[in-house]
Amino acid sequence: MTGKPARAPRADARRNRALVLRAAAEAFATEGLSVPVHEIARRAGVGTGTVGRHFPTKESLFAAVLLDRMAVLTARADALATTEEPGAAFFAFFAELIHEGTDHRGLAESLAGAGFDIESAAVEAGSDVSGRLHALLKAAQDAGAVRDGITFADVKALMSGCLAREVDPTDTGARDRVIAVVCDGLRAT
Amino acid sequence: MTGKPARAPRADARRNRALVLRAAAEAFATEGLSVPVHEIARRAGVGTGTVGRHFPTKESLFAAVLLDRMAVLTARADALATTEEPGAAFFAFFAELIHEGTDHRGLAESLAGAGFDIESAAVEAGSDVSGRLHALLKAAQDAGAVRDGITFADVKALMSGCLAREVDPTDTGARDRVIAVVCDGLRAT
DNA sequence: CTATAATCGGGACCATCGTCCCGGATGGAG
DNA sequence: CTCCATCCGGGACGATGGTCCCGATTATAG
Repeated sequence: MTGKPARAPRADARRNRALVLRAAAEAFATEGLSVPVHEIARRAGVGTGTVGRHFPTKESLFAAVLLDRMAVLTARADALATTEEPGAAFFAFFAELIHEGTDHRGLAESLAGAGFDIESAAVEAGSDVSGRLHALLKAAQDAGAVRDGITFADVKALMSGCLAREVDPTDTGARDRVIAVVCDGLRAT
Repeated sequence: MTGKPARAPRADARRNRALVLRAAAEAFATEGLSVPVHEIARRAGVGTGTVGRHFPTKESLFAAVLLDRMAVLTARADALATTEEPGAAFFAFFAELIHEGTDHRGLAESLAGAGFDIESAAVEAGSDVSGRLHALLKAAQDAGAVRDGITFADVKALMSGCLAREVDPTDTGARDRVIAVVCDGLRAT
């Protein structure tokens, strides 16, 4: 009933798709979401049209870049949920998300709510990083490890603070210092 | 030696300058730094050229909008520095900056490091909000009210978290909750 | 009142960027 | 080897937005 045999793509198409994906991953990571599509095409060594054919919009390209990384993160969240105390699991996953975003400006901007909506990419991927963090937060609060009253929106805001450009990348430990402040603040009084 | 008598500006020029300044203040506050200059001109009821003549660049317009508000804030910081304990003064000024930014998206974006550099506006104004916050931080740390190791950059990052769009504006107390988390985390252990 | 210089309005101009299109090239089935 | 569906390159197009220019207007000195 699909009506589509879905013939296998040509070899050069697959190759170029991979080239674009790698170039985009690196460009989004280092330059952030504002990197022009033309620039990604240039870095990949292909034409602009090639990028647009494989990924109709810039957002779909970003979603594709995040897809595999997101799967790893949700798996990590699930592992922490079963092996750690609720509080420890939440704080560990929170810190891991920050470190992930530190190495990937595009992801950081997306987590911080600037640019694309990370939720839409998550839904496409079937793996919802935000959902896992939300669940871990709830569990940690039920266990009394995180103060009551804190909402998921509060946590996302604090996360964006930890990911802010202000945190000096040359200052080893700066990121961990900020994470420590937020986590200590989140603990129940 | 100036060679310029600097004749007083015409009445309509002064009037239009004030109109632009008021429209810009409101537009930057509600829409953020991304509001188009054309839109500010429209709201002020003047032509685009009129805006550009009084304020050659968008950034200079923003600096002018902030000028008076910044003076109020630095004065407030100086008052707190003399009437309060070092720790209390720092935390109070920190919270006031957040609340100020809550009512002014443009200021929030600027404090968060997105868009224009607030320092340049400060230098022009001769009143350095960042400098006061830095000084209060130092004093609070010397008094043992804020944990050691925290840098000014760390504080700016945490501030941007409190100002994040994620904080639900319809949730009364959400902002204060986030501020409380950060301030508790900053206190010496 | 008149002359003149300051000011006004808003459209022109330029740069940026996402998306789309089309003439040419090519992979791969037969 | 041949042929054509698929894919490629990169320029065109449209939208957005900051800055600048020029003909028309108006405040104000004398």
